Amino acid sequence: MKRTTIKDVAEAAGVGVATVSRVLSGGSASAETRERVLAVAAHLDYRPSALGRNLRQQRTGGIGLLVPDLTDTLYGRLAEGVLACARSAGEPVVVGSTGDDPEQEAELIGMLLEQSVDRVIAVPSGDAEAWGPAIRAGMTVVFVGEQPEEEPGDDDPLDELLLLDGVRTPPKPDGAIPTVLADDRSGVRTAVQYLKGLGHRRIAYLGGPGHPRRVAAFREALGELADEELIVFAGGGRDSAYAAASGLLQRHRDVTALLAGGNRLGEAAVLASRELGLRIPGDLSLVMYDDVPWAELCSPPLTVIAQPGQDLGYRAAELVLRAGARRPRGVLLPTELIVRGSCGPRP
Amino acid sequence: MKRTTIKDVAEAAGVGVATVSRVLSGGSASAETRERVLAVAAHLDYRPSALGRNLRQQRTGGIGLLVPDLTDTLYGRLAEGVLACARSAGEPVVVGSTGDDPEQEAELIGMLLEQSVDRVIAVPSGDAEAWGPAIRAGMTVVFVGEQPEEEPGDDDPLDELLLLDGVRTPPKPDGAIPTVLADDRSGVRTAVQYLKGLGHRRIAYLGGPGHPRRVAAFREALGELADEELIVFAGGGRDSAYAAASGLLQRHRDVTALLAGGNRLGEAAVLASRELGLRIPGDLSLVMYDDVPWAELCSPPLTVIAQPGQDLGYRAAELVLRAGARRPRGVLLPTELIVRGSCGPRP
DNA sequence: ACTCACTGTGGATACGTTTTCATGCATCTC
DNA sequence: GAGATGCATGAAAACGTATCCACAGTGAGT
Repeated sequence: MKRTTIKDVAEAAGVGVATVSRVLSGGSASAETRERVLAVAAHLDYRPSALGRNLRQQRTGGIGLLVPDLTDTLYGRLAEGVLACARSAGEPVVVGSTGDDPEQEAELIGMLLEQSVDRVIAVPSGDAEAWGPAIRAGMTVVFVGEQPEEEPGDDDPLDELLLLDGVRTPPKPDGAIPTVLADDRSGVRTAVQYLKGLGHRRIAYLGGPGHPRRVAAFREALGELADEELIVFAGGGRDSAYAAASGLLQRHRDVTALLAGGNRLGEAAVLASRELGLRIPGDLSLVMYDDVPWAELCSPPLTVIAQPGQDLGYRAAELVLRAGARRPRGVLLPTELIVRGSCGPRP
Repeated sequence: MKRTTIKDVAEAAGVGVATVSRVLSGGSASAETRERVLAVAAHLDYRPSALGRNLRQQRTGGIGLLVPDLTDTLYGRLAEGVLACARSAGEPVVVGSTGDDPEQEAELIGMLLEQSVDRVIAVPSGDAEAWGPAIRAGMTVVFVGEQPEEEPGDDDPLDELLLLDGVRTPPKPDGAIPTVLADDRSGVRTAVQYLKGLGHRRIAYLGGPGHPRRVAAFREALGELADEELIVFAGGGRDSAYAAASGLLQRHRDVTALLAGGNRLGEAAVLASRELGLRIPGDLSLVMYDDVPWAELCSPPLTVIAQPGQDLGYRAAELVLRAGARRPRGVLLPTELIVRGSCGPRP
């Protein structure tokens, strides 16, 4: 089963291969030749081999996508966004799931490198160092939803981001990787203020791996009400999340409101509070990060901080596809507090 | 930024390129040469270019994955399964989202063809005909979770599937495409019998696009209780599902039990019944296809038919990677009825 | 000692494409 | 009419790899 090559088309059309290539790539050719070549190509059902082309032009053209876990609705949405943009550009997308494990992430980066995939969108799991090989190899990298940990001492890079209204920051310094983020700071602040307004004073934060910006925003928004004891972190797994939630609620019975920094954490919080006999929102007010479909089905329906998952992916894809051009250092997308029924006044 | 090629390694090691290729591909070479070549390769941080290799061997090696929608938890799990298996085989995975649209599916198939991706796992959306070009081009295709519609008159292909216990079916006829399925028939039958046992007589089915086997099983399991009026279908969208659910429940107030053939449909059913003031399970018993995380968080927790999403993907990947070998015509994975709180006795 | 088999090795080739370069032909300009 | 200009075209090179084939060297068997 030999595939039809450009040579076959050239032969059948009685022209040289160069002409065929030109016709198909939109180069110049006489109307007559163009027509004949196209007809023959269609008749032979010819498809140019991406392999040959890529080898010739030294780039795969595809784009790589690395997310922690496709099972998570947020990353599913993000992936859909990337795929949508990639499809409109006709680019294939190679997807890898890192499981939030820096080691797997590094392995996948190596795989993409090997495939000569030169454009990558990633929700980074490891530290910035892991991406050294990638950028050194000339990859165009865009981070989304998360930033790799840097050495401390950096000022908050958020301040320099391109805001939605299109304000351009100064040309990005060498090595800075464009990042598409949801406006965590604003989201968390809004939620915390909402809870404060309901009279809550003992507000806890339940976080997972990553998302340092959410935690920072939480501390900041809480101000003097902040209590490090009420900020706990779980690992990546579902069990770990449940254990953390349950432990937190048992240790600190005076907690009247909880902000869950992810839908996995929110799920754990709901289960744990049920298990402990805490009524939502009677005994405990709950705000969850990520507006997942079940938030509305939950009982009571959950008040959430929604991030535009699909947009995050789409914008990241746009960014990574705008290869040579001067690209903004980042994009910040708005979050939204969607009030449902999981928060009430302080009991 | 030139990448280091096999030629560089050969030069630096003082050997021919052929030798380097052999060493790296596990061919024969003297211990001394092998060691030197490996050392040099490591020192130069050499990575063989997949482009060159693929072009040479006329295959990309990667595997393609086509699902209707990554946002759906089931397909997210399925994708994770595929990725897990692919990673252990060191194969990249190109993912496409068809949106349940045969046209997009065909387009994506074309893209994979162009990329010389010669192994594809797909949840088919269109009819079998759409896959003609793919198999004609020599692609190894495995379907998962769904079968493309065939001309009527075929007997149920399920009967010939390889069951979990390893019974091998007769060698597959030419053109038959291996398929990995969840045992819908058994799942639906169990659920229907469970509902019957609770006294329900007017049992409705709410389906989406595809999954004809579930519907058939539903009719079969219901026997003389079956009523075509109570079998309704929605389109792919969320709105369509809600409209179908709401319409069904309004038109037929005597329905006391509902089987939702997918988690999107289940979601719609919950919302619609709430809207109509129907209490679950007081007025309406609900069984939903797919055990999604929120099924347990719903109020009441939903009784579901669970399919092993991740396994489906993993098995499909195994199948598609076992290229040359004689492959079974299909794999059937068990489903499980998980009883929670959304079903009660007939009111 | 001669052949034979075998092993390690490197040169050359092919994979399918894009792109550069040179060639031929027609048209335009002075 | 001669030179210049432009355009369509095809031959050939290059991308990085795997593999075929030939060649040299070695050891064993006769």
